[in-house]
Amino acid sequence: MRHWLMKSEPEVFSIDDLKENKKTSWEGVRNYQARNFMRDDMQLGDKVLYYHSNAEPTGVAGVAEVCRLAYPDPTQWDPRSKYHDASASREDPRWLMVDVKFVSRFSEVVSLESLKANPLLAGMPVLKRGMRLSVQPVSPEHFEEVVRLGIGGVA
DNA sequence: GCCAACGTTGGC
DNA sequence: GCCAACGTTGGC
Repeated sequence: MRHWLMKSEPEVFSIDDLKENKKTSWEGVRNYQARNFMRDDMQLGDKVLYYHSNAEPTGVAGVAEVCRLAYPDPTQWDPRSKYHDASASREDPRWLMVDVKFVSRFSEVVSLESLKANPLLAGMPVLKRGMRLSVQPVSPEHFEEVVRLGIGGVA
């Protein structure tokens, strides 16, 4: 099993939204590297750190789990969608998405600041300057440490 | 709102 | 195939 980090702006779709809806389709990925991770490497049951970007605070808000393998993202064909891609054809879909389901919500977001301050998390991709990938792999060790921090925050 | 970092596009 | 221009991401 692999581990991942996926970014979402909580104003768009937060960990609370995921908790309420139980699951969601991860639409709107329009980056080839992120798509390829979903297409080639994600497996059912893979655990995901749910990361809030452009947030206060920014950081990991909980855990999700991959519950459907990569399949075509229909928003690529929808002219009204902000994710519309006029060059994507029905026959050869360019963009894919997975479904993820809610696993847990941390009582407090494990902030980016606290991630940076933790020596055990040195080298974690999300901490790299300029790292914009919205789907990124996480080592099992880093994953467990972030979960430990998140669970540790439970009152 | 600013802007650094990065990916993509398109002219050549 | 190079690379400047442009658009987007995302922390601050």
